[in-house]
Amino acid sequence: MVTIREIAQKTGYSTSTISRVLNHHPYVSAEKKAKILQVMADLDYRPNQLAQNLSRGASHNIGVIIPYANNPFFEKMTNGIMARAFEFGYKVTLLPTNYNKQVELTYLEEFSAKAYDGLIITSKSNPLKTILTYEKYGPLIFCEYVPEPKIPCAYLDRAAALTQAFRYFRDHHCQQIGITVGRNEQISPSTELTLKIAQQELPDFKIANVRRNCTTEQDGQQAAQYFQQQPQIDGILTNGDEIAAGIIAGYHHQKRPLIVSQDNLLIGKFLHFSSIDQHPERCGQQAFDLFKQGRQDKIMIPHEFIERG
Amino acid sequence: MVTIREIAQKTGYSTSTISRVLNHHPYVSAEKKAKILQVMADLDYRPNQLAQNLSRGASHNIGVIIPYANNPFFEKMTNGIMARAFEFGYKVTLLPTNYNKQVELTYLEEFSAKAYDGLIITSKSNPLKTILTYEKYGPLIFCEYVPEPKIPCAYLDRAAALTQAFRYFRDHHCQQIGITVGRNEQISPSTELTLKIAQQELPDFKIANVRRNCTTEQDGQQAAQYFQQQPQIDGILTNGDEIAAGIIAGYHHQKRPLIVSQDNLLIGKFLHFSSIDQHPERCGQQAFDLFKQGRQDKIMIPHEFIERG
DNA sequence: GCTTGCTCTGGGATGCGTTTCATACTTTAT
DNA sequence: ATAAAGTATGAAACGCATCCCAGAGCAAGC
Repeated sequence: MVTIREIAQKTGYSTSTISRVLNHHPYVSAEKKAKILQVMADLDYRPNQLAQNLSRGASHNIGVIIPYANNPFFEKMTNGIMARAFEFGYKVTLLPTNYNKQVELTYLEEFSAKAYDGLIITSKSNPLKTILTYEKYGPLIFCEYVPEPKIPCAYLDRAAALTQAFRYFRDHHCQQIGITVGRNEQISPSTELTLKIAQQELPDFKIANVRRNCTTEQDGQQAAQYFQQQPQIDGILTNGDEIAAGIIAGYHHQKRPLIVSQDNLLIGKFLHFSSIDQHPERCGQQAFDLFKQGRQDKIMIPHEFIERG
Repeated sequence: MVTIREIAQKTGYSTSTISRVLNHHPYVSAEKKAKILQVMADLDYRPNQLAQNLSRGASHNIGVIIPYANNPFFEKMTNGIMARAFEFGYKVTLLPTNYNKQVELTYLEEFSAKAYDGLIITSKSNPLKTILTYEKYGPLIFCEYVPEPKIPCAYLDRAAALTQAFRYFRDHHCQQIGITVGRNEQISPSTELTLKIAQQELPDFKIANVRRNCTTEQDGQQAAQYFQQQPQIDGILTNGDEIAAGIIAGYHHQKRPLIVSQDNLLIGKFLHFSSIDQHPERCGQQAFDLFKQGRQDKIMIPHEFIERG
């Protein structure tokens, strides 16, 4: 590997001067600059990024904690982050946790070891308090609302979105509403919020109408089986378009309930169900901007209700 | 930041010994090891990864060149890579090119500057020859077939898949076949192959039946408009499920042609069109394994034909 | 008793840019 | 003419962990 010292030797100048050329510092005579660039080209020199990273104490690399890599919602979110990161020359490392606390801690440890210049957390597995102990190592940005002041976050107005969904059912005179939610283990903040709003908005909310642990189309089909046992269910809020599709498949040719989903993928258009688009890609973009600009704001991303069917 | 030197100072041992503990080298007395670990814990020490990277000359980070981040095919592929990378403690950096040669060169330059321990190229923008000049800087692994010996690649048997698709049309007595393909600018190897196989397999292949530059559902709809002007077209091969969906939407309530698509997403199941699943996620996994094991093999991933409708 | 071979430890070089500080030469301002 | 400000350059320290090499202590083998 050609090093800066070799360039110094061949040109007869010091490493400082070479470094100055490399970093476009002023105060290098045009003549020397030209010669140095020439020698660099001749020797096919490229600065070792690992050395630069150490020297600068930064790597231009940000980590993005996500639960699953193959989930449309988080894919959209990471696409938003990546689009912005690309513009500013940052590298993005995706860090999937599968909602495993230990795995998430590993990533946080890497962060504290300077592996990432910043960490965007799209969905957390450990308690907020635990995660915030890592704030001293660098900027943490959340993609969900965190009450702590001074902690930047770009968040979806889930409460408003859910409220609108439930009112939509009410306005369409639905009797009872089935609800599917994701991971079961520890009740997630997202699930918690869903149930809270449901209780507020639905006159006779029944916990029995909540189907947990739904993440795939299969789960949706099974949920449909379950919901069909209670024929008074004529409205279903799902936690994703794939689940919604599964439900429709599960209802087969029965008259199916009114469905509101939450991803707004293409399939919703074809299967004619309504969907809440929370614009996760915008959320990701904003999160990156918060990082880049070092702001500590809290930014709300408005949702969009796509009515269909 | 606590450094290894501080630990050395506090414990009274040398940095060598601290480093040995850090790296689980043998030949450290149990007593010293215990004390060192104790002091490390007390001072909340964590080894600086940037320093480790420089020192080791590697970063446990691999780059993955993809054309688009938001494309189901490449998302599956990167998911395969990430799944394996995760197992082995590698970080994955996604490098989207949008098929921009210059952007791809930037990534290759970063690679030559040691930013990545290896580079997986899922789809290339520059000529193979250009890319291979970077092979001297570290392992390059391709996710498409490259004829060069000693260059590892995990590739999809696209020729076989396409052949099967065209024979499927023939077996169903299709008169004429419409074809949609992706990027137009430079004819891509993928498009080239599609046309080549079409010529081989279709008795009266017409170049006019090829619709270029299709990447979105919208494009599919427009393609449908176009194909409808030639009513003898009763079979369509699309380059993705979203395009297939668009075509179905575009044909509206007309009797639609037989459709074979190439992603096997959920939507194909609901819109009842056939799809070739090329298992890009397996391809990604294999590509990572090739990198990890330093093998130079060429691995073919068999496709699967999902017949529907 | 002496060689051979482990086990254990530290000094110091190494990886490779970046940056501070000191120095010296020019200009410009007064 | 002289202080002040700007331009140009190099020596050397710095960032932080890794690792080669030398050397010491100690046990087994002949």
